[in-house]
Order: sequence, then C-alpha cells, then structure tokens
Amino acid sequence: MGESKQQSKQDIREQRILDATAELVVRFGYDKTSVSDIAKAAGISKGAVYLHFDSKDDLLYRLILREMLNFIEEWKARMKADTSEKVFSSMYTHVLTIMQENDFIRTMFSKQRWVLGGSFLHRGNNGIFQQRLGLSLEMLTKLKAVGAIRQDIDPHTTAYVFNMLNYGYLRLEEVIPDDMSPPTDKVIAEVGNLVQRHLEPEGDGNPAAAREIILGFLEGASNIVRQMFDNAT
Amino acid sequence: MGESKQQSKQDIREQRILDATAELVVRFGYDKTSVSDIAKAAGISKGAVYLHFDSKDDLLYRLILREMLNFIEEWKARMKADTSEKVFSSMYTHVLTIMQENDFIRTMFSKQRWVLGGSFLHRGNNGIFQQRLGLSLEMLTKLKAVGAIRQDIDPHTTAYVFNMLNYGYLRLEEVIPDDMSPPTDKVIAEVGNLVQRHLEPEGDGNPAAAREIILGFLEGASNIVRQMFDNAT
DNA sequence: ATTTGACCAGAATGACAATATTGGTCAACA
DNA sequence: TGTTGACCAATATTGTCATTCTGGTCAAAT
Repeated sequence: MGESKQQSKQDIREQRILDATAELVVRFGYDKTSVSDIAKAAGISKGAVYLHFDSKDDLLYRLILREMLNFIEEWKARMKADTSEKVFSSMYTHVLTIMQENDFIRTMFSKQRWVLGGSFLHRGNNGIFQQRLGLSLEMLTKLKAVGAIRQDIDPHTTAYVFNMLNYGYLRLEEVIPDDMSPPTDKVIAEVGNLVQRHLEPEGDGNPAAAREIILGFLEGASNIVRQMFDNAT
Repeated sequence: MGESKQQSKQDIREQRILDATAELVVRFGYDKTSVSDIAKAAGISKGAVYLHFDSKDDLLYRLILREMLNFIEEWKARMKADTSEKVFSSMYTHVLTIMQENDFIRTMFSKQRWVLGGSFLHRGNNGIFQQRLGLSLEMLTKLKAVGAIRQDIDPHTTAYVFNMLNYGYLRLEEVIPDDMSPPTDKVIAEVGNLVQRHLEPEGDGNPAAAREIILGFLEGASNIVRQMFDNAT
C-alpha cells in the first residue's frame, strides 16, 4: 500500500470507468451498452478504455469482482458493528439491506441473464455465481458442528432453502404490485426473525461461537474474491 | 349432481379439451398453441371446440379456473386427512407437494407471463392472481385474532414473506443446477419446519383452532373460485 | 508517454415484401 | 341435432438486404 500519485490517478480513472459501466449496465443491460457509451459517460475517449481493460468482457468481469468484494466487505463491516445476540437475524437482514441499497448487486443477482447478457455468460463466465451455495453450505456445516444451530438441521437442504428466500426476495417485487407490498424494512426484519427462529437451538444457543464462524466465513469469501481480483489484473 | 347421460358426455369431451389445452400450454405456451392443435390433440374438429367455448381466451380462462379449483380441493382433502399437530407445516408442505405434482399449476405460477402469453394477460385478465395475497392475509389475521399464532406477527408482512418463499421455491430451480439441489421432499419438509417455527406461539399454541380457520379459509377460497366458474359458464 | 478519434471488418438492426398461420365462421353434411 | 373442415380477414413469421452500429486497433496529435 502507498502507491505513487501517478498510479493513484490511473486508479481513480479506472474506478470512474467501472462506475459508469455499472450505471449503464443496470439501465440497459450488458449487450445494449456500448464501449463508446461507457467512454462518454466516463468523460474519456473510447481508446482510453482499452488502456485499462483488455476487452469489454474483461471490463464487466472486473466490475463484477469489484462489486462482489464491496458487497462482502460491507457485509463484514455491518456484522462487526452489530452486537445483537440474534446473529442469524443480523446476518440475514444485513445481506438483504445491502442488496436493497446497491443497484448493481441487486440487479445482477435477480435479472442475471438479462443484465449480463447472453454474450458474456455464454463464454464460460457462468461459474461465478454457483459457489454461493457451496460457501453457505460450508458455513452451516461448521455452525452445526459447534452446536451453534439446531442439530436436526441438514445444512445442504437449509442452504438451498435460504437461497429460495433470497431469490424470492429479489424477484417477488416483479409480480406483486408496489401498493400491495409492505414496507421493505418490515419485510427484511420479518425475514430476519424467520431465519433466527429456524436456526436457533433450544435454550440460548451459542451466539459468540456463531459470530466467530460467520465472520470467518465472510473473511474467507473476501479472500477468495480478492484472489480472483489479483489474478485478473 | 345427477345430470342426464347426454350432458355427461358433453362434459367428458369438454374435459378432454381442457386436458389437451393444459398439456399443450405447458409445453409451448398459450400464444404458440393454436386452436387446431388443441382440437387435434383432443381428437375432434376445430369447430367443435367453439361448441364449448366462446373463444380461445375463454378456453384458457376456464382451464385456469378448473385447475385452481382442483388445486384447492386437493389441498383441502389433504389437510382433512392430515391429523398432525403441526398444522402450519402441514398446510405448507401440502401446497408445495401439490404444486410439484401438477404441471399446469406449477408452470402457471412460476412462468406466468411466458406461459399465459402476453395476448391473454394484456386483456385485463391479470387480476386472477393478485387475490392470493389478499386471502392469505385474511387467514393470518384470523389466526392471530384467536391466538393460534405468535402475537408479534404482522399478518401483512408475513403474508408477503410467505409469497416470497413460494415464489423462490418455484423459480430457484431455474438457477441452481439439478445436481446441486437437495431432494425435493427434503426441501419441502424443511420449508414446512421453517413455517411452523415462525408462526407457532410459545407453549403449545392452539392447533385445533388453527385447523378450523385454515379449513374455513380453504372452503372460502373454494367457493370464490366455484362462483367465478359458474359466472363464466 | 499519454491520449485521441478516424478507421475497419464483422455483427446487429430495421424496413419491407412474400409467405404461412391464426382465431373464428358457417354452409354442407351425418 | 350435432359435427365437420374449407374458407376468410387479420395477424405473425420468414427471408432479404441496405444501413447502422459494434468492439477493437493504431497512426497521428498532444
């Protein structure tokens, strides 16, 4: 850390390009967003974009990694700042809240194919999403091992059900008209309670141990993405 | 009950038409299914279809009503046959199971626009689905009033969250590859537990009262659809 | 050493005509 | 009486091709 000022200026412009891309991709989708549009939105020439990224695909790939990293870091920060004993509720409400507040993340996870566009996904970049299930599975397994969640819970099935919840949360709004939906913060709180009650063992459980495992999981996830990031640079 | 044999024969053919329609619509969608195809699959001429139904739209509308009625009746039957004390779990596992077993219902609720086709929905037939939320809201309100569920539950929000679960259940399989998904019956059981734990009040709750209300709700829903059915004939 | 924008080959788009299908009708038929 | 399938206007689909737009490059300008 502590790079030269020149490097830093390059970095700032790179971030501006990524910002512009995120905004345009959310609005129009990857396929309908041209490199010229991105350059224009970032206030530079098209050629300059290629000074930072190998290709349009590379640009999107790097954007996804950046947003995933931000997402996990934000999640970790909120978890650390949250001292509530209801760790599972906290964990879940934070994810949903961050998703709600980050346009790109939300759109990417819900619209998926539409936003990223067939062209990008049909190039083998599909696997980025599939490890989400694997990671939360591992976390549940650990939580069960130390007795921080009910013992009659099957991690694999539960991981899947949580993904159901997540996906339903992201997509139900397409189906239910706005004026029939309860306020978002109420929905998030309710889901938090739901998760808490489902996982919490009889008695007091073991919130401290659970916290450790969850933070460890986030740390691990963060490292994985960071490593993908470095490999791509 | 007890109609003439002539009437009955007409009815049988009407059902065959509806059966054929259901099968074709699930496979190809409403817009891509032609009346001639339906007639051919039902083993009659195209003109005969119009002896039973005013229009193609009318045909689909009646099919939807029939399937919804079957769905509710099946649900009611299973609830009556199920004497478990975990009423909420039962209620939910039965819905999911029926959905799993009924191609048309499952497809209709998950693919919606795609299956029913823009042409049908853009004619104001959209409202059919939206009262689902309203009904389960009413049911939760009653359950709360008699103390059969936790008192800190907000019926509106909870109804929405349950719809999230439902919708996620139907659509997640599009995103998670089959070989990563746990067996369906495990998922259904897990969701049942989740719902049970979320609604169940401290202590033993009041399963008997809950059963009554749920069955009453199903009865009401059944009647509503039946009335729509009669109005459309 | 940077940054640009004119430039290129290939892909996407849209206007249009030719063609095929559609939902629905009805005279002829059984 | 109950059923059919040829028939029709309206709509949807297909094939075409000139035009535009795309991602990516690179000589020229700064």
